[in-house]
Amino acid sequence: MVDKQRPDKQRVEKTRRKPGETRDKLMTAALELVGKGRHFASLGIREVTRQAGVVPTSFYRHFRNMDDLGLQLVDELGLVLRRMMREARANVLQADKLMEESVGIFISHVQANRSFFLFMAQGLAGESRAVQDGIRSEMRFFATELANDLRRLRLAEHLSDADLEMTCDLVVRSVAFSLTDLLGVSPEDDYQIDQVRKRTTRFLQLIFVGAAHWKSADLKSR
Amino acid sequence: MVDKQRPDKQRVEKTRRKPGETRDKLMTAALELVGKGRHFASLGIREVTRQAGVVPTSFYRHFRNMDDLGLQLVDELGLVLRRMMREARANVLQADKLMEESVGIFISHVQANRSFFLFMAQGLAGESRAVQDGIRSEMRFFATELANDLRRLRLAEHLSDADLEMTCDLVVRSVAFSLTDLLGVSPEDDYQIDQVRKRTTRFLQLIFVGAAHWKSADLKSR
DNA sequence: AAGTGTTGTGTACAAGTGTTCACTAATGTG
DNA sequence: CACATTAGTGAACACTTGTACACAACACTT
Repeated sequence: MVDKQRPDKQRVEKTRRKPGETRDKLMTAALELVGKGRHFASLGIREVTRQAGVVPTSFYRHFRNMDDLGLQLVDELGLVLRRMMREARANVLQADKLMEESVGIFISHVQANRSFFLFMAQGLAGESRAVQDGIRSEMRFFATELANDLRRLRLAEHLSDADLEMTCDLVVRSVAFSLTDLLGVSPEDDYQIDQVRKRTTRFLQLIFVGAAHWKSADLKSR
Repeated sequence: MVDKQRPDKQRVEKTRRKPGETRDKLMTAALELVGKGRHFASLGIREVTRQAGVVPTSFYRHFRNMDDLGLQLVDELGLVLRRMMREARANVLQADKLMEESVGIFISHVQANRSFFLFMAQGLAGESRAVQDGIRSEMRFFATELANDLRRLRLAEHLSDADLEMTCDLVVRSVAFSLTDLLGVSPEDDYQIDQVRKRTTRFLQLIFVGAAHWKSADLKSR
């Protein structure tokens, strides 16, 4: 039971020495387990180290506990989101297809980093408070960046800063919720995925129609 | 489930015999733990029975495993939601205050059933697939009921059924997301709670402004 | 070349885990 | 009333869990 896995040849030499090797292995292992349907909150140290092919004690060389590992995962999640944003900025050319293309990019990134987004969706509610706040702050950052882009593209000239920020906040939330739809269907179910894509796009369109008529329409109700 | 625990006198006699006594105690115990910050996915049978003041074996008299308990909690959650809907229907009189009042009712119900909604927010992403689907279907039901109400109140006459349904779906999602905001702040922090209330209300207003101008504005982009 | 900190390993242990089993008391049905 | 059913109990099982400790191999500086 101890060395169930060790099909290697010369791994038998006790220790290996790549820089953050084991650390990455542990984080990846946690993500793998999440990807397999486990909930992050239910993962244990031993379980993760087992999945990573590492002895339990090694865990403590890199993390204090599972929450700590979760926090570091949030940081990496931030990188993934920034990559996504960069790609969106580079690829969305005409304004009229802005939403379709953005949603498309989002969906393909989710597919490419399924476990990561699974972890994000899980962390949003529950889990350690720190992880929760981390994810929330990533979303805020995303929303303000989106607002900046819309300003830059002159697509929201009639909105006050506060109203624009609110709109973007709502956009990000809607997309984040679609995330849970997307993660609920199998990655091969192209039909369902397309349904999510269409629905999300229409949500965004509805929101922007609302934004376009915002000031003019409702001002009375505070 | 109603009266959480029973500081009774003559409990010392071995066994008691109320109908679903222990079953309710177990469900309540799970909710209590969730309310204390634990994540449902990380709860164990022994932990729950301990909190309920019951011997571990009793658990199996009522549930096959924790997922089963979760499923039954979803059912009760449905009742809570329906109560909320009924109250909203009874109390929302004038259409112009519709959103403020609805959001208010929502928030007060969340405060009154904090653990329940905590469980719901957690179950939305992650957890057993069955629980996830259950919650999702509760939300769908909620959305269609909302659509019916809006039809009945003649507040959405210019929208097609499909568009109305989409709008209500978006509304429910936005409110559900606000749920996680609300659960993130302490129940005594009235200022923050009011912030959430205002933000959520404005989200809904924005959505309905969009819905009001929907057909006319965007039809081309299918 | 020697020393120093870092990372990984093996062993160990006390607690906690899910589940089974045989038991007992209360309840509802005949 | 008798009796089958149900809902509770305690002891026992085979594991798994988090964490501690002492040690070994490597990567750095000196």
